[in-house]
Amino acid sequence: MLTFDMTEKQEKILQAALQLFAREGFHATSTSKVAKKAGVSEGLIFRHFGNKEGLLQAILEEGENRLKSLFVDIVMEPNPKEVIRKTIEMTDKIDVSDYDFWKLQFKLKWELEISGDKKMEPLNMALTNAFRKLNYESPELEAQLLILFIDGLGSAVLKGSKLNSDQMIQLLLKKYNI
Amino acid sequence: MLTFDMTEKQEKILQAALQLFAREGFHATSTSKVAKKAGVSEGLIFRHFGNKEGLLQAILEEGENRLKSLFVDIVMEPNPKEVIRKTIEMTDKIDVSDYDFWKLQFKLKWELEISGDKKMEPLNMALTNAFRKLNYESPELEAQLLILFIDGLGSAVLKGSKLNSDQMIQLLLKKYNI
DNA sequence: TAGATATAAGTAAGTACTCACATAAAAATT
DNA sequence: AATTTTTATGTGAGTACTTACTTATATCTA
Repeated sequence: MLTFDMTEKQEKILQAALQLFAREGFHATSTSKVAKKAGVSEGLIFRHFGNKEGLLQAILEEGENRLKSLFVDIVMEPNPKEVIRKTIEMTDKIDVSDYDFWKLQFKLKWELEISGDKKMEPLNMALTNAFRKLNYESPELEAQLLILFIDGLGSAVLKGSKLNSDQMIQLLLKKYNI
Repeated sequence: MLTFDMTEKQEKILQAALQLFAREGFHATSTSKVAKKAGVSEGLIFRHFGNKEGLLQAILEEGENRLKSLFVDIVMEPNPKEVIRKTIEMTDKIDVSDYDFWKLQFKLKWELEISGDKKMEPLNMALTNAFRKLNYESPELEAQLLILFIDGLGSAVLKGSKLNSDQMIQLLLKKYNI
C-alpha cells in the first residue's frame, strides 16, 4: 500500500494493531499489547498516531482505498449482467492474507457504530443502473438486496461459517440468469 | 420473562447491563458503569453473577429462549410456502422495545466470537424441508441463502440503515412466488 | 549539530473483583 | 407465638493490576 513515507517501526505498529484489533477487538486490545507485538516501545505509538483512536483511523483510511479498488472494476463495467456477476463473485476475490483486514471492517461496524453505508454508495449506484438496464421492476431495491447478500456472505465467510460459498455463488448467479 | 425468583435489584442489574452492553459494547462497559446505572453497589453484581462474564451469560440465556419462541411458529407450520413467508417476515415481528436485546446478539457475534450458527439450526431444517417440498433443486442451499438474507436484513434494521425493510420484504416474497 | 526517531520510566484514572460487615427474610427451635 | 439461628441480600471501602497517555532522555541520521 501507498504508505511510503513510513518508518519500518511505524509499519510494524500498524500491522500488529490490525491483527490484534481484528482478532480480539478494538477495546479488548491495549496499546501495550500492540507495542509488545510490534516489538516497539509503547510511547512510539503515541508519537506517531497521537492516540489509540488515531491508530485505528490510520488503519481504516487504508480500508477506504482497498474498498474502492475492489469496486472500481465493477463500477467501470458497461455490461449490466457483468456488473451483477462481478458483484456476486466479489467475496471470492478476497485474498486469505487480507482476512484480518476485512474482519476488522465488519467488526467495527458493530463494536464502534461505523455504518459503512456510505462506502457502499458507488456499488449501489452501479448495481441500480445495471438492474435498470435489464428492466427490473425496482432497480434500487434489487441493488440493496444484492448488497445485503454480499454483506451477509462476506460476514459468514469471515466468521468461518461452514457455509459453502462457491455453491452459494453458483446458486445466486443462476437466480439472476447469469 | 420467566425470571421469577429474582430480586428487584437483580433485574435492575440485568436491565442496565443489557442496555449498556448493546449500545456501548461488552468490553467498553465497566462493571462500575453497570452498577451506577442500575442504582446498586458494584459488589452486588459479583454476588449475583460471579463475574462480568456471568452477567453476560445471564442475559444470553434469556436470548436462547426468545430465539426459540420466534422460531417455534415457523417450525410448526406445515405449509411450506407459509414457512418461507413467515421467515421472510420475521424481522417485522421484532418489537422496537427489544431492539437492545437483538442488537446485543448481533454485536456479540463479532465482539466475542459467538457463532450463532447452532441457534439457527431449527430454522435451517424447517426451511430446507419447505424448499424440498416445493421441489427446489438445492433445498439446503436455498435455506442457507434465505437465512443469509434475513440475517442481513435484521442487521441492517438494527444498525439503523435507511433501507426500507417493508419494500424489501415485499420484493423477497415476490421472488419466492408468495 | 539539529531535528527526527525512539525509549524507559513514569502518571493518574480506571479495571474487575474481594472482603468485612450490616440488615432483612426464612427456618428452626423453644 | 415468641425467640433464636441460619441464610440470602446488600453495601462501601479496599485490592492488585491494567489502562491510555506523558515526559525526560538518549540515539540515530542528514
